[in-house]
Amino acid sequence: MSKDKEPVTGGFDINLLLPFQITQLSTRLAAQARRIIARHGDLTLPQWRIIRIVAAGVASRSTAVRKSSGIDKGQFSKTINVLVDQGYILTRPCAGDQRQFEIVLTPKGHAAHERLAPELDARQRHLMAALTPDQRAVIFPAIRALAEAAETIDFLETPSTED
Amino acid sequence: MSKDKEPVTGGFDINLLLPFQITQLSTRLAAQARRIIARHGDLTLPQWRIIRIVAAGVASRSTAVRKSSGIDKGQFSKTINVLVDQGYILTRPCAGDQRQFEIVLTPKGHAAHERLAPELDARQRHLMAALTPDQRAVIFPAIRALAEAAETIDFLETPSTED
DNA sequence: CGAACAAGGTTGACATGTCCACTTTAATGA
DNA sequence: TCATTAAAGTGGACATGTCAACCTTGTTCG
Repeated sequence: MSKDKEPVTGGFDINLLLPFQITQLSTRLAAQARRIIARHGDLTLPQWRIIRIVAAGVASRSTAVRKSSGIDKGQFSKTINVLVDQGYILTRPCAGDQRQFEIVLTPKGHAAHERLAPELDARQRHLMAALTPDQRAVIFPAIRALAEAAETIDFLETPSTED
Repeated sequence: MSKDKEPVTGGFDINLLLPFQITQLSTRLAAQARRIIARHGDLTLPQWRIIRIVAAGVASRSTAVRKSSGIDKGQFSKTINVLVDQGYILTRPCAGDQRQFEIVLTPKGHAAHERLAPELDARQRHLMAALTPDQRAVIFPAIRALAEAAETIDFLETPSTED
């Protein structure tokens, strides 16, 4: 390369690296959510996601809740056990499929949801309000398109010689 | 709202939850990057980020590299030690500030960068190509706006009674 | 029916990320 | 100059995420 290095970025602009920006944003959003949740109790972020899904009626069977939450199988199993131990949820056999189980909120679980849901909803509105109408219009399709593009590495040649 | 709940989502649509979508996308992008990096060696994702920043000339002083990488202070320290042990980088005293150090790539570090940079660049183009021109035009400002909105929770009332 | 396969959950090992206390060095100010 | 504060790096404790092996239950098909 015969080009002198740029003053700040030196050849490439890290601000234009999409995956890096997404990761940074994700980290900040998680930190913000943790701050809000921590004000009202001792729930962790994955715990809250599970409670929210069940409380909102999105799902109650274990597999459906797990897939909605986007949590790893193993991690999900461990998180459920903690939630049961702490008295936020109950599990009971699932009618029609003995491999799964049903998840039910205890009064403590419902109370946590009642406290937190309004604040997290307000936060969602706060975030959406930070976007311009143009940005709001395209952000979700853009995320979906990127998620699909992230599923494959077929755009690369096969490594060195094919093995 | 007097509207009945929707059939599938039961009151809210998890697909409209921005932080959740961002987190999922971030996870998928990281997995894609790991797959690419794993084809060419044993570098981890944070290790690669550091090498890329130094190789591109974005920064070489420890604090500048750390902040560019967005990695936690403690994590950064440990990752640097591993990179030194594995022979990818060298550290030397930093002229003018004895608290910091300079980071220099070894030949092994340069070689890793030469191998991986083209593939990661191709991946970046692949991702950008998945977006429509409209989406490309607003994605970065949107990310910036959300990152700023994620920095504060001032939009919430003070919790219960002020403590 | 029964064997083979798929789906779901559990567990453990390990990697990564977060948080905090601590030490050293630099910068500030009386 | 000397005390105080801020900035930087280190290391430990802990939470979270990733991956793979394993067992149980359901499903498919000969």
